[in-house]
Amino acid sequence: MPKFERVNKKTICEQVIDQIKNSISAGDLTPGEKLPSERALADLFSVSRATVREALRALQYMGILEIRMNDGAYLMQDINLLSDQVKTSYLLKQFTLMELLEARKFLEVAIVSLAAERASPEQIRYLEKIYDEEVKHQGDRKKFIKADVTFHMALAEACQNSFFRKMIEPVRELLEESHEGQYEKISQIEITLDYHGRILEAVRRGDPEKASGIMEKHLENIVRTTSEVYRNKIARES
Amino acid sequence: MPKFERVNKKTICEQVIDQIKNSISAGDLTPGEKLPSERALADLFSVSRATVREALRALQYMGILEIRMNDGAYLMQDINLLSDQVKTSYLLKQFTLMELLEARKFLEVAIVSLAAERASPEQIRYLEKIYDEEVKHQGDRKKFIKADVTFHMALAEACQNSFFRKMIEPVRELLEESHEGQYEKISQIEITLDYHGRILEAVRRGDPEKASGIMEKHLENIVRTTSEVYRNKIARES
DNA sequence: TTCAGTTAATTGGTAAGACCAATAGTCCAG
DNA sequence: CTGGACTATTGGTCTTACCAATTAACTGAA
Repeated sequence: MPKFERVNKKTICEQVIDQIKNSISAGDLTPGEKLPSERALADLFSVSRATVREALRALQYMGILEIRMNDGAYLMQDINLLSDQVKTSYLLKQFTLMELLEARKFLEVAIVSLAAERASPEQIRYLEKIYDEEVKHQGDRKKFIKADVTFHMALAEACQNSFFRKMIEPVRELLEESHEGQYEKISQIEITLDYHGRILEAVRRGDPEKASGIMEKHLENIVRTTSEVYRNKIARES
Repeated sequence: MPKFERVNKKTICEQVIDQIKNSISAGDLTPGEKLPSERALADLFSVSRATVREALRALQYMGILEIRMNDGAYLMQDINLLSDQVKTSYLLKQFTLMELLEARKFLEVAIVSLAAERASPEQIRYLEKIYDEEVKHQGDRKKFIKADVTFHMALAEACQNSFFRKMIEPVRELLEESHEGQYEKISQIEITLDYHGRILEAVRRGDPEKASGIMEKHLENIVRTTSEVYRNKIARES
């Protein structure tokens, strides 16, 4: 009995997509590079322009290409396929805000734990620099929030795990708006500053348990104040 | 000075995509439902078929639609936008196998911790059932592996956090092939069985710390044996 | 020479029409 | 009741055409 395989039913469009993807992972296409025009690609692949367009459109919505009108298609500089999809998932109500908050807690705890283990001296210096900026801007809510975000991002960088780095990004962005009122009270800034200082210290000493313990409390504090702000807002409005 | 807004530069195709997405999150389209044909949609939206096709193609590659040739477009039953993108990310070398292994460890630990806190009696009964199957099939490697996967999936279900549930799925699938030789030695099955038994016990008792501690050791054991198998395979081949 | 204004070429976005291949359903002959 | 032929429908693909925006080249006046 000969072994038959399921015949290859790949559409032309899919084959084009695969070829482009392969070019990327093979490094033939470098980030930021401009692809040939649709008409040129159609010639190269010997397919119609419509087919090329479908492939490009697909890659665009996967977050791999950026297509600029009347210009051309560019390979994304920083591909984060996860980011858009997490956001779309949220919009499609695939998970709730509470679940996202919970996920953020675990992710950040994991990240800081790894960061404490393996942050490079350079990365620690960077964290210190961000922390100094937070201190400097504690009077300016807007600037402080920006530094706050940067601090957490720097930790994600320092954990040296791309998966976590790419995962936390959309989670944070989705939660950002719900954290809007977080620093309504100026005292909350001081509290955050205190947490960040202790986290930095634990990372500097290379103490994962300590770092993750503080981070956990930090995030629980955020959840608490955020929900308080919400309750107050609702109370005011009613 | 009148307040002017940035003009809407959305392409027609994007507007079509948005409308379909909104229909989904509004619940007008239910999972598994069949969409009108491309030609019908083109009429409904008053756009060309090419435009509709691009929109559908985009939604397909986002994992929202399943398009069956010569049949129609169906709304995905179980939308896991993350799954495909995580896999594509891996193919594009966005992160390494080691990073994935690490991510899996943290995810599974988080999951089991939550599961221990909040698994319903029904979910615990299901876990027990799976565990029994594992015991029953410990002589049959293939069946055991299947039950093994099911056990971890059941834990993800029991943690009652959709984000984690959707996140762990592609990670596990990507790692599956690298775990292929994991149960080469039959003794490894017994070890896994022991871990699972203790995890189940901790979950049943509602002890998150205990459960996550055992899970951590379990996964470290997996990493160790998997890499041993790899070393042996390489040694044999050379 | 310099620079504003015009022109032509190129690019992505859209439309319309056509044909193919696969599928599902219908209907008829056996 | 079965098997095959016929037909309508669907997605997949191609071709041609035009639009709008952008860019680069060109042109003519100061």
